[in-house]
Amino acid sequence: MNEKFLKPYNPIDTEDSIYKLWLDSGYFNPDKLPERHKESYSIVLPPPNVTGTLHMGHAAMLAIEDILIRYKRMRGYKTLWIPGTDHAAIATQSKVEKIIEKQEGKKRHDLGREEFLKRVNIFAQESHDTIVNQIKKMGASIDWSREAFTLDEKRSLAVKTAFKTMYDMGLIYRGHRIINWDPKGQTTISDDEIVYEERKTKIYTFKYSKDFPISIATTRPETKVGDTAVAVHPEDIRYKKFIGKTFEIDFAGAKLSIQIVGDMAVDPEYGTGAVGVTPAHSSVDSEIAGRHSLPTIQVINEFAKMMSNTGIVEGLKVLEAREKIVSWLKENNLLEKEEEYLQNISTAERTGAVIEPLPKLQWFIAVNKKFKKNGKERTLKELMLEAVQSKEIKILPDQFEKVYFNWITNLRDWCISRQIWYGHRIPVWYKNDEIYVGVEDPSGSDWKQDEDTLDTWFSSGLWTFSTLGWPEETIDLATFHPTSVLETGYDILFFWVARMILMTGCLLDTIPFKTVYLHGLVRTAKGEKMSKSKPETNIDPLDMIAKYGADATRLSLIVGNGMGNDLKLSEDKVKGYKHFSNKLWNITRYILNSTEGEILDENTEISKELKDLLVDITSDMENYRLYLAAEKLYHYTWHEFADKIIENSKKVLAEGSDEEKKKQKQFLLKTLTTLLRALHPFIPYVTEEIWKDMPIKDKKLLIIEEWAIK
RNA sequence: GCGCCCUUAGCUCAGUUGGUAGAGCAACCCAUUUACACUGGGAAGGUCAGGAGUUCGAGUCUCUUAGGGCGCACCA
Repeated sequence: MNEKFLKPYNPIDTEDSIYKLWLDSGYFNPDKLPERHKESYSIVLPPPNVTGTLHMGHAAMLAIEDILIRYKRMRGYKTLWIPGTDHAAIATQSKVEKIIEKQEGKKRHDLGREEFLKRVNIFAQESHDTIVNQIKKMGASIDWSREAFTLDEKRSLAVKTAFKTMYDMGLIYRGHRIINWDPKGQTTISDDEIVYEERKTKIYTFKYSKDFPISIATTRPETKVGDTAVAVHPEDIRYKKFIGKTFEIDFAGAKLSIQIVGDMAVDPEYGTGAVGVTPAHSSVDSEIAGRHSLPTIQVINEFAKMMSNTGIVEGLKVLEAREKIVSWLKENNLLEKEEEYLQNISTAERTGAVIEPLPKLQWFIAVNKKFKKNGKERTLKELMLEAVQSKEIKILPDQFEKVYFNWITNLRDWCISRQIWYGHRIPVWYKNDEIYVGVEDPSGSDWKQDEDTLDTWFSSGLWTFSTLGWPEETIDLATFHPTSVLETGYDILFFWVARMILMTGCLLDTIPFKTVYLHGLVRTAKGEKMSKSKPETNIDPLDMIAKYGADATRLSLIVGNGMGNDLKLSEDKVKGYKHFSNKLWNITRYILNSTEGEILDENTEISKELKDLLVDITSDMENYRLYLAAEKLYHYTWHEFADKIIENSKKVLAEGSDEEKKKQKQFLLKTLTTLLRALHPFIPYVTEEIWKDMPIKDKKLLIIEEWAIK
């Protein structure tokens, strides 16, 4: 017996050398798998953001995907798992901005676009290297030869091609809209990048002037200097007589021309039954304005300050302006009521700034516009609905299908332009009144490229096929697309999963993946969100791997975690699963010690109980019940195989006839090797290490051996 | 406001098509120079949140009440 079994199992000594063994074998690459691997099975890794390091959530994702891939590889599939990273435009840029500001006291404009991007690229590269190392440490059997980055050359070509194609289809357009402006990040953001915070504010009921006939209410008095109408319900008997009239008003030094309009969007039961319409600073009001051809007057600028047309509040920040308008209303006896009000305020996910709705010229993807492809006419929204309704794409756990439909129904045009520097520059050039949209730069001089970059989710939306070589018609694309499974966190169902379905349907006329498997969040033992700002609650994957091994870390993230559920993780749980690796190690020590000289006869039968178990867990694997399969194998290995079968074997091996002894030895070897095959996807390192010493003829690496049953 | 999920042993959670409740951890008793103290054996622990219904039979299906979590929308 190999002397290594005399000591307890030490993952640190083992894992790096085993990973190297796998890398050298080439088996992570489907092209290098042996002949028997035919049918393709593919997963693209949700690319981690190059904003720093991986957390436990990433570790869970890697564990789940690696289990799926290893399982399918052993079952004879031609498995491809593609690694990559995401440039994460706003997230990365704001992170680097913070660092530069802290270290040098400079802003990005002090450095200039070129120099700033150089700095971001350096940061992104370092971050990338860290992430790649972490992915390897987890034991991920992922094909490094196909690694991709959302901002590399091939992906840039895909992005430009996608933009150009969708522009030509009429699905990408440039327009003036009320967008979500982040005054801190100095950029637009999409509806999904908003987080709502409940805050106590006040709601003020007032009249514009003494002569004005209708009272209105608002939580934002400062925007009222930009009002151009008051909307009432068309059938409201109180106000009906005023509809169509226009009032000229001096409001806090601003000259307002307020038209009374009748609009069905107004609820006569709510508040005063009348709405002051501010077309420039509210998307709802903008829609009302559109229906009545009302003028739009912008009164707040990109820095959340009042503009020059705002009378007494000119130049003030919005909150200061609010106070000043309120005192003006009081002084002029126009304020009728002031009440406490609980409101959901929109803030930017990345910077935390309060969103300022502003009218701006931006690029959008039209989700409600019909387009024709292959004789079918439909909208992108319909395309997204149909892909899931038709069961072409299955979302697991299935309650998320409802959540998905709910989101699609409320979907508005997607704003894809961002006023930041880090990302894919919009492939549009302007010259006088001419516009050029193209994959190649325009020829001729004086063309000026659009300053903006694309929303990071635009490039992520192409991920399943841009990683496979699109727009070129590659063999990979033909072989591995649509991908088999998309495994990701439920928190990015809308951001990413939905956008991939949109992009793939629109550009390739197919689906990006057949199954979506959504995992939950990894939380602290108390159920809080893990946060780097609270190191005492934050468990780091690399720490866990260093202390207990990657196998233990993987198991702790799988067992007890039902599909789509959040997982409460404590260090003790990881520690507990280290004991399991060691148990397996000791089982092996005992068996090798007592079967010295034997070579496994592959025809030896395993027990009926184990056969039944294997059938059962194979069904679990096929149905993504990894947590059950892992737990059942754990239980069988420890409490059946070790506690009962091995204990009982001791008597036979001591007192039985030669024939009984031989039979018992073969049985032990067969059971152990079978369990190693079944356990390998879950705990690849320790099983591969033990496999080296199994007395088997024509032995291959365990990673490409057959799964425990056929 | 609309929608989704959760409530099962002290704790964390399983329980796949309905067939009289399971695991891990903790606690308790016992054993042990044992392949393994990263051990083994044993015992204890639950009117499955409350109520009603469907059924021969409900943790599981339906309705309902309460508590908790989450998503989306509104936000005059």
